[in-house]
Amino acid sequence: MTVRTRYAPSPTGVPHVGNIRTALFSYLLARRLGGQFILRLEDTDRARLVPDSIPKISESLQWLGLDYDEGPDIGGPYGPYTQSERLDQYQAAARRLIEQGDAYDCWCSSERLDAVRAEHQRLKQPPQYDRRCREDAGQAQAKREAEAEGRSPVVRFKTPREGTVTLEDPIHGSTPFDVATIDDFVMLKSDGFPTYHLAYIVDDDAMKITHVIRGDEWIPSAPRHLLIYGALGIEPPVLAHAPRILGPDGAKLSKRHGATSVFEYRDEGYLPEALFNFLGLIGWSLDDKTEIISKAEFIEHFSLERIVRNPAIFNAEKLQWMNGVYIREVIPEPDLVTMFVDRLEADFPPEIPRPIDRQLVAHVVPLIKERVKLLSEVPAYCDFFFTDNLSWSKEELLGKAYAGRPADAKAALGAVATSAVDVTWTHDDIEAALRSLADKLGAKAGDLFSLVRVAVTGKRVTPPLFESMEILGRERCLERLSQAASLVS
RNA sequence: GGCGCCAUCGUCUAGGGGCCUAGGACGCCGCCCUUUCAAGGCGGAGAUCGCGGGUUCGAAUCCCGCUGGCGCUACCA
Repeated sequence: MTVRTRYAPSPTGVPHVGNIRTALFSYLLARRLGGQFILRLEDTDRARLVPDSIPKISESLQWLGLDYDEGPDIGGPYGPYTQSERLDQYQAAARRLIEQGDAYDCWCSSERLDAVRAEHQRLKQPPQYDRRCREDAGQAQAKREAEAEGRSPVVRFKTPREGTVTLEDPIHGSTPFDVATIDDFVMLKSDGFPTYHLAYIVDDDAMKITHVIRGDEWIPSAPRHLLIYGALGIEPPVLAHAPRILGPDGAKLSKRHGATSVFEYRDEGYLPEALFNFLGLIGWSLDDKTEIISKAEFIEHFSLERIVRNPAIFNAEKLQWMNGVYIREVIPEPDLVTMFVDRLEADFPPEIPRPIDRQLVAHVVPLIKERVKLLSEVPAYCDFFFTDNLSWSKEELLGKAYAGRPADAKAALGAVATSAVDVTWTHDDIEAALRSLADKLGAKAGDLFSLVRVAVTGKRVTPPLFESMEILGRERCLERLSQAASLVS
């Protein structure tokens, strides 16, 4: 039997990093075992539906590199892959369960349900449905009331009053549950839509899903699911409950903790490869030391059994470090050039002419790749290559070394320009020339370099000076030197 | 209230009875390198393995209890 896993989010927004990690695990498992990974939309809650989140979900998956084999947008042999288009199947399953005596119509109003729940709570009893409609008499009465008010029924599962069901989970082992603590939960809502419990089971069965990986908040619901599988005569898939990802304060990861959606990470300049690596190592590890691991290696080694049980706090600093590793060590330079070009095109102010010179970027990449951790830092690091419109201030130019000595600074700048005229324009020769010039001027090399750095780049923090000057070219450097000189006087 | 899950450095984790005076990584601190910023190299601090009982010659590892954190207890997923 071929392994099939799925990611089945409800379209309520852009996927969350915490949530999408279960997709990543599902993807890895499918690829590891040579099966299929599919996307399905669980849009059965019309109240929470956010329509434009649907393309965002597929875009998030694609961006992260979680390519799926079947899905709402690409189809597949078991479609449709959107639950709102499969209503007849859930209704048929519910009908069948009613006919079998495993479910029943419940006509109770939500007002009554609330009252029952409140009463149970007041008496410190478990807040369960009181099963009024489970009995013919109660049901008949409730039905009369409901019809008078024009209400439709829900379908509830007729949970056995006693017994045990046992969840066998590859991550958690086996957990027995006493069925008596489970109430008669709703499977089909009065609007004809199923609840999660019914819908996912019917779909997974129809779509031949073999392994379900979901958050461990589902463990308490698992016995209900086991009961439905049993009543429907379905062999349950492997149910694996992965720990969740928490914010720094131990609370569920949310907006308060900073970036949470996949798009936010993309926009801040994280690389999908790095985020993939990072997420894959939360709750799963290869061994005691592997930190940088490719998708191919993940696929080669992934297993459910090595997923840990405890929840993890999202360590944003480590992700940033890892992103830096990808930029400076993992991504091949030509690919990096493309990423930088795209970033610059998008982020540079409109004054800087487009298109961005790819050749120039290719020269710049080696200089800055080891000093940026995020793509978003790239423009500020190299804008002076792409515009001659520098905006230094006199104070910045003089810096600490030349503060109060503008005349000396001007003289130094002039001398640099003079010696630059006939030096061979390579970074080594430029450096040699400036060092001996510093000597001649009786200045500390570092002080002179700083002055030149600001004059040529407009900033105090830059890529290596001489390499930058080489790339900039003699003419542009001379021009900037003279502009700077006239500014300090 | 009921039911359940979880528990190793601040964080992510390795570990599955002796290899553990607990290893790696991020972060932090110091030194080195150095034209700024990074990167890199070296070193350091940091966990009585939540607590208490067992079992065992021996426990971070197995068992029980407790505590703590979290989750579920919806016509949400």
